[in-house]
Amino acid sequence: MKRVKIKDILQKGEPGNEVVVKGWVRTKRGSKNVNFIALNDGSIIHNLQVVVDVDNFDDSLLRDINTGAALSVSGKLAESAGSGQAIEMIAEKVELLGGADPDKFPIQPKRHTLEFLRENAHLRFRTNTFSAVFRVRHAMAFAVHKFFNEKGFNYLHTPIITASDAEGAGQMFRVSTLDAKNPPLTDEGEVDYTQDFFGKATNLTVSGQLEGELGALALGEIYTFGPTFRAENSNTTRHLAEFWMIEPEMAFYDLKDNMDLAEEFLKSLIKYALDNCMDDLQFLAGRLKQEEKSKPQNQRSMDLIEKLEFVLNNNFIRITYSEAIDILINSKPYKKKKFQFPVEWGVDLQSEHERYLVEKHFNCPVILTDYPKDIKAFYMKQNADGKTVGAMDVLFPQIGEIIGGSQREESLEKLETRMKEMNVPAKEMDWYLDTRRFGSVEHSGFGLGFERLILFITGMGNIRDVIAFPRTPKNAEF
RNA sequence: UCCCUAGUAGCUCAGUUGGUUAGAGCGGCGGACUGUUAAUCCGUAGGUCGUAGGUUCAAGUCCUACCUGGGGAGCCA
Repeated sequence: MKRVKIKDILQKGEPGNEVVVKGWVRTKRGSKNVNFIALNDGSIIHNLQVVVDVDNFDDSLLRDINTGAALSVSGKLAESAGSGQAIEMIAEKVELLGGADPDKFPIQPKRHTLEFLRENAHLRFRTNTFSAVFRVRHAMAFAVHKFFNEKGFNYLHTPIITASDAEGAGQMFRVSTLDAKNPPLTDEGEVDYTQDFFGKATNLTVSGQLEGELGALALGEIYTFGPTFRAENSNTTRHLAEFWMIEPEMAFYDLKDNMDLAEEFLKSLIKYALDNCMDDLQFLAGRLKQEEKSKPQNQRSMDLIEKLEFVLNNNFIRITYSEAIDILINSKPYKKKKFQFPVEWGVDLQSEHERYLVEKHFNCPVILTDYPKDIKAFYMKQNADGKTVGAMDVLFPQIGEIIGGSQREESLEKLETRMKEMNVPAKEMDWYLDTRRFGSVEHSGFGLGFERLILFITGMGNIRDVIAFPRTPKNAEF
């Protein structure tokens, strides 16, 4: 008999069907005559209730059916006599595929903290919460490709190993095959990277953008979706040393087109989750509600599904950096001196300011544009005012910056001037500047932190809980 | 990296102004129970109190350093 997934049984199974299921035991309970096994195979958040008539099975077999054990069960589907489920399975043959010693298996049928499960990241997929998170994560990855594919974008694989250190997006991880203890040295006593594997110093990528621009200025629209590495000593709930980023780059797009795309993209992802992951989202919403109960009233957030629907159904607020500064200066917390950091035109906004705008003033996702040029990267489009650049940051409640992007400067002259001012080595970037030398056109792009998106969709609070095996300072387990 | 905070049973925690033998709930194990829903009821085992020093007649409790976790900040996606 062919194995049937529990998802199919729960959605399409008919009483009387003979089936085989394979999965892992979540709990076993029951009385002298009958046992109930909640079996889960990862295909859906719900368990299949397997009913075991104790008289028909070996005592020792039943004893070994503990939480975490893997079983193959064949039997007949039946309408459930209990009230918790519509359909269940009457076991005829039970095979223990792999036991799980209850003294040693750490995931027991009780509430565990996320911190404990994080330390057991290799087993946390076995829990409802994490199986839901990772099914949603998969669905979102698929939805990213679906969105861009339907729009005619090309998925471009930009390099993971790169020699360019030009974007200044953060500290980089060195990639080298030199002997760390005893590297070859130059006459000046510096490490001689000409003898290294690539003949020069190389690092893990912090962004595929620059290479992405090269693709966009020929293919029209491209996007990247791959791992990204930042060797920053960041210890927060929103940062990882290894994370996944999506970076679309589009020729002939100005800043407004860029914003339109970012908003449409985020909404299409949210819609995909609502349309395809409702079971998991409902579970996660319930989990969140439970967690929120312990918080003071004023810190509680909206129901997860309501929040997703709210973002889907409302336009993002679009304001300039300068307008944001005005709003902040006229705000209550500013007047009462509640902000810790100063607010004046020219400073970068702190997260307390962003949170005020998004969570208090507008209570809605916000796109901030046209930042002062001195706090943004060299490649951004210089505005006519001479002071600002065509940057855009999409700010989400709780998460903060979920997207950062800009229109790119297409004028060779302006770009070279800016690079000189900001000490970006133009010589090493000659390949990048060639796009401005030959057939340069206006173009734009942005970067979306994939894990930050998953935080928002799942309502999880810590970025380490939405990636399978988080890499953070002092942590590269598993 | 900075600030705050925590580390006691497998897990979640309690442990009074320092004072005999360190507790509970959950989980585990044994038993009971005619269909249970994280079942219920009875019983039972389980601890180098994060590590290393120090103060003291006496340290889970006080002090110092380190390690690890959590929250916040910075950096950013």
